Amino acid sequence: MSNISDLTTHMGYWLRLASNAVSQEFARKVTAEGVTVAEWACMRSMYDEDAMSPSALAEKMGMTKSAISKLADRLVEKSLIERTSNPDDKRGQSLRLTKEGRRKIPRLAKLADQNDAENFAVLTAKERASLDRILRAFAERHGLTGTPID
Amino acid sequence: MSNISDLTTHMGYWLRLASNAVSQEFARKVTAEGVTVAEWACMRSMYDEDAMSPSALAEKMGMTKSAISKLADRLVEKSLIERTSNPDDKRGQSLRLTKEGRRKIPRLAKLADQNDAENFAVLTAKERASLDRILRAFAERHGLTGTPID
DNA sequence: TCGGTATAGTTTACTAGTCAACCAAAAGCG
DNA sequence: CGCTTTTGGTTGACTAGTAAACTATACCGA
Repeated sequence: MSNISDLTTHMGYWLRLASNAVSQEFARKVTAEGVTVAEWACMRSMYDEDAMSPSALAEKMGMTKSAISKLADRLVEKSLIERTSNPDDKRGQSLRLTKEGRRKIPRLAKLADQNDAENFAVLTAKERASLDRILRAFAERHGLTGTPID
Repeated sequence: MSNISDLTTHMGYWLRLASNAVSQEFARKVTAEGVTVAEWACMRSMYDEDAMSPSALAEKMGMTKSAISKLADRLVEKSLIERTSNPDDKRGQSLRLTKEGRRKIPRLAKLADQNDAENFAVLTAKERASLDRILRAFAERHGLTGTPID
């Protein structure tokens, strides 16, 4: 036995392994609906608002404004959101879901629900409750926020 | 309140949030030592072997051989591993850590240990034990394997 | 009111992976 | 033996993010 600890002795390893499995499966599901995970997260972030500025979105999603700029391009290209320039501040712009984008959301949300349910079905109800509690505590005590994409 | 569930109601969300926090912090640490997380994982995977073929490595790390090809390029460039072509099968090659690569490992392993300890210090011993148990159960019941990088 | 600073968003260069097409060598087989 | 298939690895096109440089507009203070 070497004095160098194995990768698998780290909790971070198992956390990442599980997280990747869930995310990859979700990516597969939404791909079938023609959007990426980041695109879904973006759409979902906008759902409760009428319109949002790119920078507000960047803040909310924990991405750089550069990433949002490109993400918005793709969503506009797919006619899921629209970009309008702000009349009273010519620098700014407003992003809002199109009718089609808004229409797509319930279906995607259902996939998200399904994905969670399916993936965590291997755990007992007790384990799930415990995991949920611990992960939330972890996030809270670390002051974590934002939407994790990558 | 909308009928569309919030992202944060999903366990997958919290899992990803936590996983990203741990990984990003680790990335920061190893960057200071001049390697990326993938490079570290690769080196660690080779540590217990004398030599490995790229395809064996790809299998072990759960990456495509294309990715390994490029990853190996970078590590050779940094003189952390060396590539030798196999005399009895001219297609194959052997990858092995260089002396320098091998020398670097204990330091990186210490960073990995530290990172885990630091990040999960916000949890109580009981919570940590519970989390560990649940995550391992999750992985096992899903038949997960490989080294998660991204 | 003009000049510097701050803010909003885009662009460019780079990173690091995938997938698919490819090339070379080895193995299997009629 | 020689032809087809399989295997090992590389390459090229693409994806999706970051960081830093840049552009344009707005704001603020002497």
